[in-house]
Amino acid sequence: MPELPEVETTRRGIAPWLEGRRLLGARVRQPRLRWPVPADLDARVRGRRVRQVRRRAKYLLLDLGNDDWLLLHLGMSGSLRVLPKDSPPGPHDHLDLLLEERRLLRLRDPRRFGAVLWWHGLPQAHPRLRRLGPEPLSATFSGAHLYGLSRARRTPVKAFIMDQRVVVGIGNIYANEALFAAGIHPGRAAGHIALPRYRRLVAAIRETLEAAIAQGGTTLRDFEQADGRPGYFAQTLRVYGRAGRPCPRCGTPIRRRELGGRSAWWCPRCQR
DNA sequence: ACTGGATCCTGACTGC
DNA sequence: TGCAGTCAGGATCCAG
Repeated sequence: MPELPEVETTRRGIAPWLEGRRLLGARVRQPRLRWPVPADLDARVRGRRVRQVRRRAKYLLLDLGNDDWLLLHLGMSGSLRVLPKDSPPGPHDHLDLLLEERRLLRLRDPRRFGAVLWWHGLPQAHPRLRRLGPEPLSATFSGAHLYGLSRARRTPVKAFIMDQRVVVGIGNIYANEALFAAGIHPGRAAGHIALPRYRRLVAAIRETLEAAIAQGGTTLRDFEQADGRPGYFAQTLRVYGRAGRPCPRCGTPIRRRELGGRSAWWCPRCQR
């Protein structure tokens, strides 16, 4: 999926078209996503003004006022684009939100792991958001936080930092890249990493995510920014998807192995 | 509580 | 050209 940098890039791209504007309606072509899209979405959103487009973890939150929220998740293959009102939909264009100024916000999601959820109340009280860990770019995320949560955990550190209850926003690309930047082997038991190394890891996570946001995220195949451009961080990837190719730091061939059901890539010399 | 595995879905790619 | 197998940016649920 879109990980934090791709979701944040999307938020920044769509916000100017939504904030302070009204929604004129919704067209749902395929309601069967991760969870069913509300059947009455069109009636619910029509005429509602979007106060703000926020992001929590990998969720986009449209603040419609009166404690009503529309939550969007892009799953593995989702993207959102702002298009002219009469653009013909493709086979995986499941939802349009009709905007002012003859525009629409279109959700495309070939694998349909994404979600469109309605919520009334505080967003942090939503069942899907309630148990989320800290934002990695916030001050509450620290080496001490990772260290404290990881004691006695035997799970590989890569799976540990991809657990959204530990810290949000990190998926398979940025977990691999941040661990390379920190010099930590992805298979190392989370509970066997000392505090100074977790401090390094936190710095590496922040630097990696911020650099990726600056490049508009990573496009492997599906991801598009709101204006249709790809993200350009793919050319900056140092280990992800690079099995057998030389480590950019020492030249040793990058290795790949399945870890916790996901592919891990690392340099056997630089990462311990 | 923690861990690993299966699961949802479609498309791209590889090898025969 | 076709077909089978593998893999893919996520997150939940279940069994042990």
